[in-house]
Amino acid sequence: MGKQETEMLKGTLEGIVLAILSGRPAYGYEITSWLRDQGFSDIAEGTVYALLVRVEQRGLVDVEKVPSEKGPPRKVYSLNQRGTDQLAEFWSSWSFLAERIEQLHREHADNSDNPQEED
Amino acid sequence: MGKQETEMLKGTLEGIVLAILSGRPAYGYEITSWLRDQGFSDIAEGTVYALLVRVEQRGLVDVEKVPSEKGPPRKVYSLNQRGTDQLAEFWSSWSFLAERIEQLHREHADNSDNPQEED
DNA sequence: ACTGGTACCTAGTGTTACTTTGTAGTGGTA
DNA sequence: TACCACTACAAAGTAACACTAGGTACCAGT
Repeated sequence: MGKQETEMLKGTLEGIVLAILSGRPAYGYEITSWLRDQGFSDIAEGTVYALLVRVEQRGLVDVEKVPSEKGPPRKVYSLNQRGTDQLAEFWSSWSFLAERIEQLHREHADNSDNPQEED
Repeated sequence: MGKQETEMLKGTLEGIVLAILSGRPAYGYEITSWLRDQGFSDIAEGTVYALLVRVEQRGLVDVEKVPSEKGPPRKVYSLNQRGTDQLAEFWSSWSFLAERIEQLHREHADNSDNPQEED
């Protein structure tokens, strides 16, 4: 995977995971699989677990241990009120950034090898 | 500014600056001012200069010293071919990420189309 | 001479994603 | 029983990058 995507995930991956959890509770292994399914093919397992530890310590999620037939008990995470607030902040920040970047994209869509002055 | 936006800038700020330079050549102080003008009000000067050093060392920009009447000579940066290629990669990575995040945003604004998979 | 604005530079810090490795439980197979 | 594959989580160390907090240098107005 390019360094580019790696760096871009910083700050957004947490929001992505919170957004997933806002849909329904999930556990680490499941989230990793889902992300890989969605195109984040090279996401590292350790990355997701570390992130879940962070959001748990910051009190954004509630945790429940659920026994599994196929291995050790799962730690099922669900978004609580603080997590929901944090997710709202994430969307706010994201929208701000995305708007400005999309605007740049539109402005410079054509002149990548034929620079022209704009007002 | 929140930690959120700071982390979100990682990996994207470089693309933003390259996009600015694809419009026209510019120098560090000017880029900083422009960014602050565009809503990145708390962007640090040092951040921009460090970024410009990095992209220069990676050969993405050409540099020209231009005397200024009002201070030390300006280092005017312009995007070269490698920078243009890098910018194209940035847009590719950005689009990939933005699409997936926007999809998550839509799904959970709606809350009727959750990812579904159980053991 | 002093202050403020312009313009650039650098060392050190904190956060985060990645890599690697380790720990455990369950079920299947020889 | 012993071993292996898969599931599930955890921790130590690394790299990248935005930020903080300074510094240098040049000029104009007071």
